[in-house]
Amino acid sequence: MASHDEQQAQQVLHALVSRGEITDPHSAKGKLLQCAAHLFRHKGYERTTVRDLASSVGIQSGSIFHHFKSKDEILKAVMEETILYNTALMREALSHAHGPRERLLALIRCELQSIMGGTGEAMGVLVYEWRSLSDSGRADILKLRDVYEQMWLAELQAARDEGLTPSDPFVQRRFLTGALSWTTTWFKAEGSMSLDELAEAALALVLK
Amino acid sequence: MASHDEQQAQQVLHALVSRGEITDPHSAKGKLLQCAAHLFRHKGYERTTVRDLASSVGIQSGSIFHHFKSKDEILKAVMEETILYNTALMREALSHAHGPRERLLALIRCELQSIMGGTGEAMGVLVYEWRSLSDSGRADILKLRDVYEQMWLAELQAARDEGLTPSDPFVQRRFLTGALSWTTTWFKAEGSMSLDELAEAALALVLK
DNA sequence: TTTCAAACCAAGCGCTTGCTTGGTAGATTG
DNA sequence: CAATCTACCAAGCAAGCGCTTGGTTTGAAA
Repeated sequence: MASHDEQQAQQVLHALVSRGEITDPHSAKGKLLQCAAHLFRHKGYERTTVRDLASSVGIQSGSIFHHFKSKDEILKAVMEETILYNTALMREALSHAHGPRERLLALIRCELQSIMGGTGEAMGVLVYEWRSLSDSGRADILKLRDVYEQMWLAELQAARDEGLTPSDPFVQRRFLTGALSWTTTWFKAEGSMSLDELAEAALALVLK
Repeated sequence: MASHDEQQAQQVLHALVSRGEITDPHSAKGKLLQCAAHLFRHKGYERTTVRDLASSVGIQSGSIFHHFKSKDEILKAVMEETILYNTALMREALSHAHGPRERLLALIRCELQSIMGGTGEAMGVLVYEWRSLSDSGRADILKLRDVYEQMWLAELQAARDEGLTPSDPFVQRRFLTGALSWTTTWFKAEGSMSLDELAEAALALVLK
């Protein structure tokens, strides 16, 4: 039943895990991170206690600190692994897309799938729990985000060079960031609109 | 130095205050609400303690509970007054705008001014602190939000009826909600782009 | 069979949290 | 001038918080 997209996502994930860049989601630590993403997204970082997190993975609250030094480190790990994973997914998607329109659409679909799919909760954490991250954590995540954003800007600039869009790529990207991340609050894949249709509608925002 | 927009905002504010619908910002309670909006926006509701709030208005922490029954009631009040104020501002703006394009632009400028201007912090609270509100509070605010959103949908539908935009008004509004609210994280009025230019760029997202 | 590290538990410490209490200074009113 | 009311203070309580500690289980390697 796995779609082509899901297969590639699995491959990208496996490659990152074996390279040691992100935690294996099947490990104890990996499950902890998944639960953390879920709780942080739905209750917020501050409202989620280490006791909540511990009981949702079925261990004692103190045992968490065998895997992480602090609660803040958990938040940082969720964000870091999410951005690394999604950057890799985008790179993979771009390698099969040609022409500015297709490449932009590929990025949009990629980001929407991240937001809506398996890592959607973690993506939400990345966007909405920014303030809760410590200063040092913020600096590290920012570097990773710059890489991610640069990929977007390059494609938007390419689209502009071909006259597909009139506006400033920076402004376009920022409008898109807001519009796409907000979809998590209202879009349901089971509804009348498919994710591909949503991606096309989003593409129409920036192309004339 | 007050612009025409600011004058009308003052008039709308005064009308609401004298009708008792929102708290006078010059009163002790009003200042408390303003400080709360500021702190909630920048530190988040959970991270803001009643002691933080009290010291930022120069009173003891316990004294807050003379004005509000609970911390949650403060959050609710910030949201309620903000949405009431901005609904009134939009109604006022629409009363001077004619034709679908101008009316849509008026709404966009209105929302951007709310986000960027004096009540910007409170608007941010309304968007990003939703989860922290109690269930009963959420239900009350939702009713007020429906009124606000209905105004948007009516104008987007009117634009569609005239063939100005191809897509579903619901989807358009949701894209706009995300794109506009996100501007608070990156747009600076002192930068190279004016707020009016930003509004035009946002309008271009939904009009073809 | 022994060794040893990783994973976890049970208990609780020190601190902060939202909120309560009982009381007071100062303006307003009959 | 007494009575009332609004706005506040000083002190602290009970609960919940992140995190620590010392010890136990477990499973694979030697």
